[in-house]
Amino acid sequence: MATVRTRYAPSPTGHLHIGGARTALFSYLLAKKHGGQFIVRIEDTDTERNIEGAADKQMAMLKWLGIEWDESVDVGGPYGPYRCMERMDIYKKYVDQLLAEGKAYYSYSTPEEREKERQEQLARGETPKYSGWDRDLTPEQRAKFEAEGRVPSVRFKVPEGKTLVFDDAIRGRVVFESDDIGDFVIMRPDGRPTYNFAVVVDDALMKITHVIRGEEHLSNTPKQLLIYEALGFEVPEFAHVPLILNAEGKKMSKRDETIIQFIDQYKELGYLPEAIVNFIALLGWAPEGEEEIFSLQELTQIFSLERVSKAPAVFDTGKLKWMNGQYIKKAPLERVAALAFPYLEKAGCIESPLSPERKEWVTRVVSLYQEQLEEISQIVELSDLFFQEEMIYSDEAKEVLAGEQVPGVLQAFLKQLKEVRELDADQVKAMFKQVQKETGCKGKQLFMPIRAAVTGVVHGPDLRETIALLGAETVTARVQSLIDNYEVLLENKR
RNA sequence: GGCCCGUUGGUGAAGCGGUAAACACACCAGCCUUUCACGCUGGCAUGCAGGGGUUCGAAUCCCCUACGGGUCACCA
Repeated sequence: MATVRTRYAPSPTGHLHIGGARTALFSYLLAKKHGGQFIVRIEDTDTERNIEGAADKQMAMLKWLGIEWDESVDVGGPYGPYRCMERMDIYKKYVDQLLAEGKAYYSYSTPEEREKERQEQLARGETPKYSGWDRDLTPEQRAKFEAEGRVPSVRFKVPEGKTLVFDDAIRGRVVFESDDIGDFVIMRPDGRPTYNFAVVVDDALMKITHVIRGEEHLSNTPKQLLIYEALGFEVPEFAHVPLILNAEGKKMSKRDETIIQFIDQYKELGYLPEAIVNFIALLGWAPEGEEEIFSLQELTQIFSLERVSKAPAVFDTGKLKWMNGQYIKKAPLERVAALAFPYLEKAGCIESPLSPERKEWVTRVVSLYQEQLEEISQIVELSDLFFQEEMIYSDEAKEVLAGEQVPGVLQAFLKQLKEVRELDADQVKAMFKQVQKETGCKGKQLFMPIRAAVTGVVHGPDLRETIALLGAETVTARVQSLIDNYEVLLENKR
């Protein structure tokens, strides 16, 4: 087989979408698996919808995910330019060729005329399809239209009675009839090509061997097949990947509010790129064994189109979260902490340039929660007992604090606190022992009141670590304050 | 509506003519733990959309029906 060359061809009309990212990933994986090249080409022919900077942002997100390209607008390559709007002369050349060969024609219909035709067909119960009434205009007729000021587009002459067949790498043999396809526009009046034309010319010229794209393009394929043939280009292999559905089983629409679907948003929530890559690889594709945690590197080894499903994939956010948690657990603490800082900062928990000591302290706080984080942003809520100024006691905590033995325990603990200056986990342990000895309380009777008094809640990470990190001053203040306000706080609990 | 595509437990998802129909998420229970979380162990569901075929044998092949989806643009 010739070198495998694949491409991802986004239009710069928005953010990088989950579906787009997956298509890009599959394309990347296939190319890399076979030692080939992955190309990113920008389909910017819809100039009305293009958004300034969107292409750059999408590419930045791809890079963030670890999907790197061999050829594109930024790094160049032997088959550039890689932005459609910079390839105008190329399209023109091929359109002219088709025109000269009688395989395409200037079409003078107006939008109003087309709409009227469409309505009439619909009224007759027919499938709307361009009639091709202006296929064979005489030079006089054309001159007349030109004189009226009509600027023609160029349409492709779809041959009659032709069966179009191709073997999709995922869906197998797919058959269409040319009679179901009307003459379609390949070049707009202003010279910009349409997608179905540009994509063929570009893929052929860029020597793309495998076209991987979403299933919504399946029915575009026969049109493209026609163009490949008319231009004498070699037809690449096609692979139409299944759609991605939301939890309701509907296609993810860009306006769908029920699901987060742009890569940027996941990045902002504190998802790790490895987790996203791993997860979207599993959208429509399944590995052979039972393992399902894979690095990008591993994926390039084991990915194959044969194992891509035909059925639509449902985007299961719960599983994504779980997977992200898996990666957070495995990540080095420093990395998790570095990712957590911005969230804590935004929440007002920490100041901006962190002093080295403070940074170390916050890192230790993060370490207490690393194993249970599924989204880095959760750190704010989880760790708030470390940053809270005023204590708020949960109902459960109040109940614990209402216990008979509590005042004694707290007094004993406070006494211990006054004797130390620096706290570490071992020391806290020793203090607990001492309190136990003095009060005779142990186990939950001992630990729960202290936890409740110090953190305000009855659940949380290791108590010794928590107290050590909180520091003697804060812990003392909290316990003292609780003792001072004990009756008020618990009046409705007794 | 025409043309295409799909349909496996609560969810995701293996399976490609002969399995007790994987596995994962979720959930439940036990263990671990001063609590929570993590982790481990076990359980769970009683699922191959329905109906016809083909076959000794069908989730796997064929047909029909139902349901879901995609597409029919001077958008990609």
